[in-house]
Amino acid sequence: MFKPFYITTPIYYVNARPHLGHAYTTIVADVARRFHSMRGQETFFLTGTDEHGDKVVRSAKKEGLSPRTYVDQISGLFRSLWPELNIQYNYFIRTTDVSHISIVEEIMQKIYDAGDIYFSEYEGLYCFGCERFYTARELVDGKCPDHETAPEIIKESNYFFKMGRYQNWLIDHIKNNPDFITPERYKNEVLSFLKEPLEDLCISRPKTRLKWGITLPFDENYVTYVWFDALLNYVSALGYPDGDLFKTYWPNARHVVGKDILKPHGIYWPIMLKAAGIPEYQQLHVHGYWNVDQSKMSKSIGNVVEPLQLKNVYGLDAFRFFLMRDMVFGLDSNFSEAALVQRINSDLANDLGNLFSRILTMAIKYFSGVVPQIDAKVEREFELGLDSEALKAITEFENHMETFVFHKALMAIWELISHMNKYIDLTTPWVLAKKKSSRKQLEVVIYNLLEALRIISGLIYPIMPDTAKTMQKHLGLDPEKPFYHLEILKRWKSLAPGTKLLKSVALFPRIDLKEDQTSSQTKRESGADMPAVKPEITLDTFDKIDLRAGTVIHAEAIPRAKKMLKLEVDLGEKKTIVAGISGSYSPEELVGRQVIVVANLKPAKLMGILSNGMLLAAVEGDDCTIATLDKKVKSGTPIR
RNA sequence: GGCGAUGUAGCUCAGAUGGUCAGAGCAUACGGCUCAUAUCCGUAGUGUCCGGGGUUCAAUUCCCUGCAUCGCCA
Repeated sequence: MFKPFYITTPIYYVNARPHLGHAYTTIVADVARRFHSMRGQETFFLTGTDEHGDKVVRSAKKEGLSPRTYVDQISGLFRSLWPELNIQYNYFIRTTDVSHISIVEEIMQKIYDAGDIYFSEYEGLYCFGCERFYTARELVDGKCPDHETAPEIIKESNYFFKMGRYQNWLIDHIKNNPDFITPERYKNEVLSFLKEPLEDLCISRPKTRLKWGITLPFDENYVTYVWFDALLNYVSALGYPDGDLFKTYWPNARHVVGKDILKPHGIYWPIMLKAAGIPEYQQLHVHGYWNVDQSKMSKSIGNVVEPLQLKNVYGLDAFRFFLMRDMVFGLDSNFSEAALVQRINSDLANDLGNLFSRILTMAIKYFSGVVPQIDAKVEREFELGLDSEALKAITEFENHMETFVFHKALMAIWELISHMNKYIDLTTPWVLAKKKSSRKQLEVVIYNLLEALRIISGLIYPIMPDTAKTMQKHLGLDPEKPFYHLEILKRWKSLAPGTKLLKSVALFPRIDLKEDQTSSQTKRESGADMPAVKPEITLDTFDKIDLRAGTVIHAEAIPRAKKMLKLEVDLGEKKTIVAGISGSYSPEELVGRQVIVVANLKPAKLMGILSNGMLLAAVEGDDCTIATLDKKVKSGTPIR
């Protein structure tokens, strides 16, 4: 029996919207959680948002909102994203939760009473964007390297946490528990950092400078510094110290984090736990970055792949599969649409999808869609080791999933898929089907293949839960049952003869790129984000387009149309134009503005309204910016 | 500036205490099958294993050095 399993993501800082990096971390946690439920383990999955600090106050102010309203909004974005990615968390914590705050106070008081927190004066160069002090040498031209603004000199008294006291203890702990921080490269990184003496950690901010935080229990003039408040979420969410959840799950706690927050999780957090007299977490799993178009994914760089967008285009399960299959956990990876499409076509459509389809079709054709009964003697002759291949795949899968080596876990499944394709080739069921005398052999072959499909559907469950269920359904099984339990998967010949199968479906349609492919190819080669320039045209061709200056005289949203606005535009004569820009503009802000209109575009009915033209706009993904004129001209003026 | 990692087929990456260690997947070419989502199976390649120097009977693998990329620290 395995212990109950507790997995966490970091609580995400709410000064930015969710991006691919957040999605990856959270999907990893979801996959791990689902894997452990395959072993019949009880699981608890925690995620949430980190909502205090200066940056939040600033972001809120920029949007003209109170911090409270602002954090509610962004936190809501995260919370509503996860179900869309089929992520099943048990609890969503917010550092502004009352229950969290009271536990932070309790633990801080405990550490303070133990004498590990002291009061001291500090002067330094402070960057408000980074919420941290800088040493003079760290600055570039006297400016913060991230924000390119000059830091301010701030002198203040603060509370400090004596980390150095626990340094040697931590080194020993890491050495005695080789799996405490994985993969190994990150353990080494932490150890090498610990070779230098640890500085004490500043854990407070005076309220004169920052009010948006948790008040220190031992000094009401101060609030906690972001990390101290944030890290404690992992125990406060379980109802430390007496909650049943805490007792059940904390002994097997695993944290998933990106390498950017290795230090807080690999150093501050274990020391905080030690100082508070709380047992250590079990394991820290550190992953790398997804690089998108060469530059990194980052909260502050704004170069962000909308995870939602790609999962909508190519399907959620394919998206989850790609993230888990293409990244070696711990290392950086490159994210590109072309790589995603290649994975989908070769691994999902050609291998898995096609295999599923060919087996089901044969079963339906040869056995009227009923799982055949098999003859034991013929079975031995025609099994060809498929059962042991399946068992091998399960074993390897289990080992790799346990250690977060997801890409190898998936490779083990795909090796079985490849064996099944070879098995079909060797046994040639379509030949067996032609003769009555080989009926028994055919039964064995098809039965074995269906059985192997059952196993595959269970193994892909943590990564592609929806596809797993679809496969179960078509195999005549109940997708709501825990079909993915490893114990059931290991039981070869579980599929009962007589089970009614469903007609096959294309699990993953092939994606044909054609011209699209070339444009995205050029995109990558030129290094820029832009689509390739279209083929050359002559001036004559251009002259056929009648562009006019127009003035928007009325604008309204179209009910039930997500992006569409209905505009009345004055082009000398009044025209109705439907434009897909409501994601970027409200109707009110458009009225009175001058726009550039394609005046001779063939009218088209959009959302039931006849549109007599098109606005010019720069389009960046979902966002667009309308083209306007430098100064006001008469409505209807031609443009060339 | 210090420490560390990485540099292997067109692409993404495996690899060995120095001697079948030059590999896999994808992409490419050719052959086969027809149950299948033009899918599957088989065959075939190409590589100064980043450059230079050294140790050795033998180095892609060890040492030194240079270059490039990346990370951590100051």
